[in-house]
Amino acid sequence: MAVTDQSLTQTDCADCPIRHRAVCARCESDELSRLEAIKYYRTYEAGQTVIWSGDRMDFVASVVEGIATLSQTMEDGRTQMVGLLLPSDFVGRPGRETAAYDVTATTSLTMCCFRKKPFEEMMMRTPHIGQRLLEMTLDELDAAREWMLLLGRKTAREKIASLLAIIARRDASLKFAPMQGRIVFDLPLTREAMADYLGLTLETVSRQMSALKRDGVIVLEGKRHVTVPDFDRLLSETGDDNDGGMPA
Amino acid sequence: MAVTDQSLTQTDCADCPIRHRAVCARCESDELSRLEAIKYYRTYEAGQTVIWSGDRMDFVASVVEGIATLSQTMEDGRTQMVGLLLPSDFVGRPGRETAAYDVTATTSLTMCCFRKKPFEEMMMRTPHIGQRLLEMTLDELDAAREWMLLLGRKTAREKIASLLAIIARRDASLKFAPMQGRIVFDLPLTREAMADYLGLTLETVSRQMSALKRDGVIVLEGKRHVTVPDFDRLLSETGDDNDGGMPA
DNA sequence: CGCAGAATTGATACATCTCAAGCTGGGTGG
DNA sequence: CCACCCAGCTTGAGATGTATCAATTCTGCG
Repeated sequence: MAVTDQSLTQTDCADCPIRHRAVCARCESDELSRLEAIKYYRTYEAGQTVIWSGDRMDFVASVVEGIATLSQTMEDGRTQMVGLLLPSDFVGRPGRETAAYDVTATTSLTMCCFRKKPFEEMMMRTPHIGQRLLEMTLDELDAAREWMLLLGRKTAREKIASLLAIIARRDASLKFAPMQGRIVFDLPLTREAMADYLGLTLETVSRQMSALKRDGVIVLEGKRHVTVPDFDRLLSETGDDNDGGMPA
Repeated sequence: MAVTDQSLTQTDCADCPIRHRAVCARCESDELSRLEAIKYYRTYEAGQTVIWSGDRMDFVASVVEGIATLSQTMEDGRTQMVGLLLPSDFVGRPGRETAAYDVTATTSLTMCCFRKKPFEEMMMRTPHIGQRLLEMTLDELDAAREWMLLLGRKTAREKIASLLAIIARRDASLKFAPMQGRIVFDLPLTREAMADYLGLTLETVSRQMSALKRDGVIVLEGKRHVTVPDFDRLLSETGDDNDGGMPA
């Protein structure tokens, strides 16, 4: 919760918490030091807008700490989240002048930024960066397609269960906790942000959270602290294949 | 309509219709000839399944001619299309063993295939391929995010109008026709495929097509041949920003 | 304490789904 | 050459899930 001074100032890449997962993951130490020379940190408070869609964007960045969202808004105000950015995720597109989406910090946020020009030049000379970026982009594309199934075909209850499962998984992977039985985590999103993620209204999100609580699938303490007594039970509510076992 | 012998047999890369847009777009002639050595063509009939999700996939490929779809199916049969593959689009993921989605030919289809192993080896030695693949993947990710807005927030009528606009644009770009005024094209998708694309039922697709027809936004001859008398009118039905003009 | 933002809950409206019946056009076999 | 058939499509009537509008109720915080 507390933002340390560390996270507000330049950190040595060697000590970076996302060193092995971010766009720089495959860099050798000499490549890393060249990156180190052009990087700078920026921080944002919860709720702050990092950039508006259509604005000129002269940097790209990695999320170091905190959570941000990508979203699109229609003229009449309908908005759809199209990306959830967690530590190590990459923001911005090399070769693009303006932001294609609104980027918003949902928690306090630290990003490791590179001005676009120098970064693009480094990409040309450092295949490791482009390779890693390709890998990350393919992963994001897979996630986007999973998300499309959710948006197009799942019921409200399945959508909520799926989102909780996604967050639980991510949280467990940070804590190296096993993904079964009892799981405990904090929701990093407001009901409204959940609604924008899921293509629902905030009222429907609230109702379905209450329903899952009533049915014992989850236990809530306060609005944000979630306990999942039985993760498999939660999975069975997502509508996804959850037997997984039995190879043919 | 008629599939020529040409398209069923090996074609010289220099004569390839997707030469300048596919994953090989940036290759120099020596790189191209190495690709040429490992490529082979495969063709499928309309309706045929190219590969099932979960099946072993030992090749990657470019669509040369025709249209294919990527889709996901839930246990109970609900299906969502997650990709529409047009000529020059790339299928498969380097480094992945099994297919993540069902791939289906919706028209007769010709693909230019590479066995995965040799292709991956070439990617290591040929930065141009990885660079182009990154670019294409980023484009697909943008398209997926546009699609997410459609799935999550648009009405049935807006969804249909958006799909028609997408197909009209693609068609016009192939014919170098201007994107305004009267547009004519053929729908390459059945009502059911449209429904799977849009996260609707086929009945709703049919009703909204009828409504757009009744309102004069489109004219139908038969079920597949579409005339759009006024493209701007169609755009205004998509819910997207359509003034576009006025830079601030 | 009391306010403001966040969340819950209720009543009702409405868009889309579901189930069901019929239509259409092109191919086929008698 | 006609009758039939079938997949693809349209249309209708009613059910249902989610949105909308409107009160409350929480919760953290100045």
